[in-house]
Amino acid sequence: MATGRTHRPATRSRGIPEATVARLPLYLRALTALSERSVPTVSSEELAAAAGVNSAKLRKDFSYLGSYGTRGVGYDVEYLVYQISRELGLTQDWPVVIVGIGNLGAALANYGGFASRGFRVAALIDADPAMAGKPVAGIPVQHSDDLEKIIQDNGVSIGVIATPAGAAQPVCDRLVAAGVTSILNFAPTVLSVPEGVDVRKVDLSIELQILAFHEQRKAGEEAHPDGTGPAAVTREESGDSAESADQGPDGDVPAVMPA
Amino acid sequence: MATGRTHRPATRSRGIPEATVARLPLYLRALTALSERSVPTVSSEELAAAAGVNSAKLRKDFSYLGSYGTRGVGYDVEYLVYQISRELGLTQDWPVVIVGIGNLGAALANYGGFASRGFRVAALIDADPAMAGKPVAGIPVQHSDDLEKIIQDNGVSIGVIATPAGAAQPVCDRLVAAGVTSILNFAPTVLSVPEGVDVRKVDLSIELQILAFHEQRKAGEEAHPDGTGPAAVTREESGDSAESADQGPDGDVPAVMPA
DNA sequence: ATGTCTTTGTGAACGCGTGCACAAAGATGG
DNA sequence: CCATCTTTGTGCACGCGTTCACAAAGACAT
Repeated sequence: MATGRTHRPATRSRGIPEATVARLPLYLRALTALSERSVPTVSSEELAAAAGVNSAKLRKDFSYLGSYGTRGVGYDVEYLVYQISRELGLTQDWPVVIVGIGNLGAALANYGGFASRGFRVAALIDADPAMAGKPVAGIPVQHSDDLEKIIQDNGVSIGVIATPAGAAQPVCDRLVAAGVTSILNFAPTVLSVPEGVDVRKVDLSIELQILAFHEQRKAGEEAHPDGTGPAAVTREESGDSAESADQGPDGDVPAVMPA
Repeated sequence: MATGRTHRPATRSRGIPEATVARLPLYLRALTALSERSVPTVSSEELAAAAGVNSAKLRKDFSYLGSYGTRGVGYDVEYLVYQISRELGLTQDWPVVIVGIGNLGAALANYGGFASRGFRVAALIDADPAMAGKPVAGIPVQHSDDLEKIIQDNGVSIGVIATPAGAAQPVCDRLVAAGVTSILNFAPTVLSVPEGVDVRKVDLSIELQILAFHEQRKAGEEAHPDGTGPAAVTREESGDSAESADQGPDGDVPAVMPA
């Protein structure tokens, strides 16, 4: 091992900043909408408004891709759609597997946004033998015993994990061992993966908690400047009917609170 | 990354950086797990590892909340769970409505991570009359005609939008008009909201596209746009050293095995 | 009580992302 | 062909977030 030389979280690729990459899909969606309306060109100002960003930021983002605009006119919509699609790798077909066909997995399988963007659900995988063969979104669920074979037969490099938290890491390990190098994780767990494997996390609960923070702030400052906040009590569980063996991808239970 | 989030220059934030707020739920989850194992105290190093972050970052994050640690020992798990919960506003009950009970909406309704974090699904709302009354996750779906009444009767301030893209903005407008001030948007649309309303966006397709970008990089970027598929790797990363001043000095590509 | 050892809390440096402001580039009209 | 007008592309400055590195604080052993 060298010193700290090449110790990089594999986040930056070539010269395109990660923040820019994260916005490219946003631009692409806005451009696609324009394309469908047969709009030939668009200015950075208009496109930025459609994408919900600053126009200067948009121009700078595009400058990382190259100079695809015409000064005095704007950007050619079709050309830009193509360039961004190519940059994002959407001009090729990406077979994807979804592991864990619970409520969320089924929702993902049915999600139309995948197919329309170059992603193809190659297989649905679940550990429950009762699910095997049952069609979800028109695709028969396969048992996780065949995970490795499915990955290899289909040349899958992107995997989606929608399992309960406890199963996520083992599934992840098997996916990686089978050749998957990009993982979209919906399970509320920190996955550890070897170098070179990308993991993106989507956590519904976390998003809500962030909203709650801001919400509390808003409520607190207009109502009670008093430090305690608005009625900091009542944490009733009411989990009466929710006794279900809900394999909502969450392994946690309510926090215990002292005082 | 909220979309419509106005970047108001601090003032209200009580000093807690947004990036820190976004990590608090992560810490909370790790701490909850420790709490369940009856671990009394934890060091910043251990907790950081469990949460998947840097220990210095974690300590700095906690420093914004106050000095809850003991030097030489670490942090009291229970106490920290309580402090973070309180800071995030999870010590109170947050009624939430989910609008759009399709596959995704149903998945969200069944998601266990909500109830365990102080969130309570107060109502499920759908525009389809055929859905009305039908129970999802034990909760009867209500028609969107009653949206305003539902919001007001339940004192809902957080709404989740899981509708098709076309319906998102109208639904958003109605939610906001009825008093909702925080929105979690799953529809692939840029929502425009008035000042003071927080919007967070979760877009499954965008996440996959970002993964595809990195995946393409890993696989060898010069692939022809005609979609020859991710065949064998063609290493073309050659001219990417620290030559050009404009491009990032990052020329290293993790030695990834091509499957 | 005193010294040692562990771990926190934070000052400071650094790098990334953002937004301003403007010059360059090209279209458009006379 | 020249003047003017529009819009891009970008140099620069600023602020936020991350990380390092270390002094301060407290526990613990003797």
